[in-house]
Amino acid sequence: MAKKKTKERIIEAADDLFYRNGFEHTSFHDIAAAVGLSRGNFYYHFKTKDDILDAVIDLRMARTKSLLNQWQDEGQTPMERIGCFVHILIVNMAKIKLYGCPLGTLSNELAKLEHSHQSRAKQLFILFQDWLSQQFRALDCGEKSEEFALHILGRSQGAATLATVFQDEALIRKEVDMMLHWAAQVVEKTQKEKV
Amino acid sequence: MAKKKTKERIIEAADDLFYRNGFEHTSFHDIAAAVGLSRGNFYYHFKTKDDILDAVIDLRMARTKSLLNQWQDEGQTPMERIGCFVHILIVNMAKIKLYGCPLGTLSNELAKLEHSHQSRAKQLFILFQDWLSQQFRALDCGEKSEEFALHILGRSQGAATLATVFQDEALIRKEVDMMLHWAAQVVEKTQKEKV
DNA sequence: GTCTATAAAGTGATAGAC
DNA sequence: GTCTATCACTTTATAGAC
Repeated sequence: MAKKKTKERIIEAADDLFYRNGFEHTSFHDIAAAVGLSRGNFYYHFKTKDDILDAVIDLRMARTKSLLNQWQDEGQTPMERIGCFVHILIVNMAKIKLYGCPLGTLSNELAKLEHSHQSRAKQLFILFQDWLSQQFRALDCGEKSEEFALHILGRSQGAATLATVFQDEALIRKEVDMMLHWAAQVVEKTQKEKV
Repeated sequence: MAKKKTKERIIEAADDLFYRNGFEHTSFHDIAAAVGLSRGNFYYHFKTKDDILDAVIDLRMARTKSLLNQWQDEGQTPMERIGCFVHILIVNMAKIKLYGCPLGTLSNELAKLEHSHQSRAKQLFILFQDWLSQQFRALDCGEKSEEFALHILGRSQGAATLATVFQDEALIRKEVDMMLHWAAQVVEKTQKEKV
């Protein structure tokens, strides 16, 4: 594998710092220090802080797409794939307890800053929503698939906030179970109504 | 009514700005300008930014307690009172779409700042949790009351984040209906099990 | 209680040497 | 591509006059 380009290393460091410390709280100095660069050199790669945010969102979009493709192969059934999504709460529990959901906390921060990139952050949500819709559609949920997908997204966001506030792993596991139970129940009910 | 003290006006302005623009993004200058004071005078009332945050959380605690007492009188039955809580999503919809939930977004921001006041922000959640627990307990939910309360809290947080990201009022109304439906269902089920 | 002035540090951003 | 030096600005915070 070739050595990683400086630009790539900057983006990955910024992604990590934006998540852990927040976008505004992260300074050029912080990112430069994390990569081991001077601030001056930094400006060779990115002209403004918003440019870095742009690149970080691009990175997150690409990683999300790759993750969704992975789940698409991993899960044998659509319901198992929905399970893959819900289980990120458990897989990433340690980080979520400390820093919340990367999508939700970024969107909330950008909203308060009235930042122009809010719509780009929303696109990350839509990637998940479309993929979840696709799973529900495969389970014969038809036109209700989109709203089911949004509901699961919302429940995950709520569980992530609870995790950060209450630091209670058992609570999150319970929320995960309830989400999966809800999905199974609602799919079954929708399928019955069709017959 | 007596003229409001300067200190009180500062706290209320800070509360509003912390909510709308975030804690870190709000400077002493912003608060001073909102109240119509000089920055110098500001330091007569508060020595550090954390002192202001402390006072703002005190204010939110007091306002929350007063709101819960109001709901306690307003709702005829415990289930109606739970309805009062869930309906803040609709009552405060316009603000939530722009700035999210005041509790959740503050907790998420303080987490990323590794701020010492995280535990104080959690206390705000616990006020709601205890009050909701009390309602479920009055509905004979016994030892399950606490987890029911936490679940409703989590769902509200998730719905608030969805509101900010998707700006879709119909979606939030649907989430509110689903929450109330869930509460009614779970209370009925718990009561049946008792018999 | 309120103000101005100012310190001390940090911010995003630029220019230019190597 | 990487560096140092520097600019203009903002931040929290203090001192002292009125």
